[in-house]
Amino acid sequence: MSSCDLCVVRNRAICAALDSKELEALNAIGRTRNITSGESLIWEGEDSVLVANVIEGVLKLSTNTEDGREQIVGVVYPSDFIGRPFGGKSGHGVTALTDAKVCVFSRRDFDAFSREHPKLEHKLLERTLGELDRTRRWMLLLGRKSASEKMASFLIEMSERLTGSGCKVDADKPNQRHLVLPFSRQQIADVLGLTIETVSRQFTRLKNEGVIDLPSRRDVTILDYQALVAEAG
Amino acid sequence: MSSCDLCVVRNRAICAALDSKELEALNAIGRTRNITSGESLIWEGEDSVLVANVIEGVLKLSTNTEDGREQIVGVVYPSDFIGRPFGGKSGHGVTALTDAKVCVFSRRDFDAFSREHPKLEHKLLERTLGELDRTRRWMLLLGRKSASEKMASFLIEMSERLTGSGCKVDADKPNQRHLVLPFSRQQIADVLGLTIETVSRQFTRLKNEGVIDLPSRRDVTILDYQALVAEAG
DNA sequence: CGAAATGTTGACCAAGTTCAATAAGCGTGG
DNA sequence: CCACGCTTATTGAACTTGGTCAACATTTCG
Repeated sequence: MSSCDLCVVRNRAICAALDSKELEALNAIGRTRNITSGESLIWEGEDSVLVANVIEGVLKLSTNTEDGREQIVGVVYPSDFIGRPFGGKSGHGVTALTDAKVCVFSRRDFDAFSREHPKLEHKLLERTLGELDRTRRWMLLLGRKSASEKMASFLIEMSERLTGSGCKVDADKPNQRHLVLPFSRQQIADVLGLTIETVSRQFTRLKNEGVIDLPSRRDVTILDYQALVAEAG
Repeated sequence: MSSCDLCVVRNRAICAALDSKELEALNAIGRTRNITSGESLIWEGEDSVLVANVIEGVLKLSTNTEDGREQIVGVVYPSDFIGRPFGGKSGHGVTALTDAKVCVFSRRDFDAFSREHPKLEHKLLERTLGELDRTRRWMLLLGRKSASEKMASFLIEMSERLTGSGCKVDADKPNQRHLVLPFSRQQIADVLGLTIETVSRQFTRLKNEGVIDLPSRRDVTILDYQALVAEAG
């Protein structure tokens, strides 16, 4: 029995395409690794040397301009795939936003394995197509939305993606939900293409308007989900 | 002999993964279609009913906010793949920017075919991964770059992507090149997340600074490529 | 040739950034 | 446990970039 059988993302990650024998072979070339919050797994511009599956935690994908401005270009959650298979350089760094656990593979090993397992490649293709869709949707936000629309869209996206891990919905109050953000204010700004000050001002505005509550820095209670949807543009 | 043997993108599109027998089978489920400039092939939000390869021409992928703001989220050139295989809705419209020729497949037929041809799926995966990289790089531009940086980045990207079709480099003058844009000013604005006026002002500024020349609306002569690189951020 | 579409330019305005001061959390060590 | 210092977040005021609105120019096409 391979350790994959115990893996919590076994049925959601791309590994779900494999039977237990194949999984054992995959297990042989991978290993789990713990990453502490703030630690990087991959650096922007380096040759793609490893790929991984996220088992636990949240990580950001980010690029920087030469003069240090940052843009977060993706956020990955448990069962998501990380890295750039099939050559090339990594276009973005990968850094843990929370303590995380990942299942890493050398890129060369993974490439070889996946070429021999079309079902795995198929899963990876579906995942990549989905990620491309999501990324393109985010471009509309970056290119065309105002700060308030960005903020509302962000909170909606968070409440959707964190369902299960960082987001609770109370059955009595369907228009209300609570989330624990894996982001600092600066990181939210880097996701939305804004400054930290603008993010802060938007938070206080939404709070004053009674749309959200802010019990602590990382906690957001959405009091009026519909209002956010209306504001997201 | 299938008509694919005569196809100009035969060796660059995902079809390059197939031998002539397989190609014949693919040919049997596809057909070529001409599209005139401005015509749409796919609409945002519709169920994904067809996929295609671009044979000739340039097409845009775009999304809109409810109130009509547009963001171009991708631009495709000959040999590029269009559409969303494996279910789901199309997240963006696909519209020809020039007269174009594409090789279209019903999405269902294509899905079935590609599942039986891992080499094709592999090519599609490589292409999708590349497109995701490119898209993420564009997010840095949308989220963090100034109008002048966006404009310089745009001209550089165009001169790279149009090499062969719309861009000529004179061997004597390596710092200079000429391009024929497939975009109107409005479309450039929609790519860069700017207004048409800002794009226009940036063009005249670059012209006044002697970095480019503008022989006509659609023609740009880059006089100082290095200056653009320096300005792109 | 004239009308319609596309692009340019200018004056003004506003959203969001910048800079600076203040406040609130957070962790470490006494 | 609390005090101190450091980091992170909030708030305010001035400023800047790019957007808006409007007039005008140019190109395109019937």
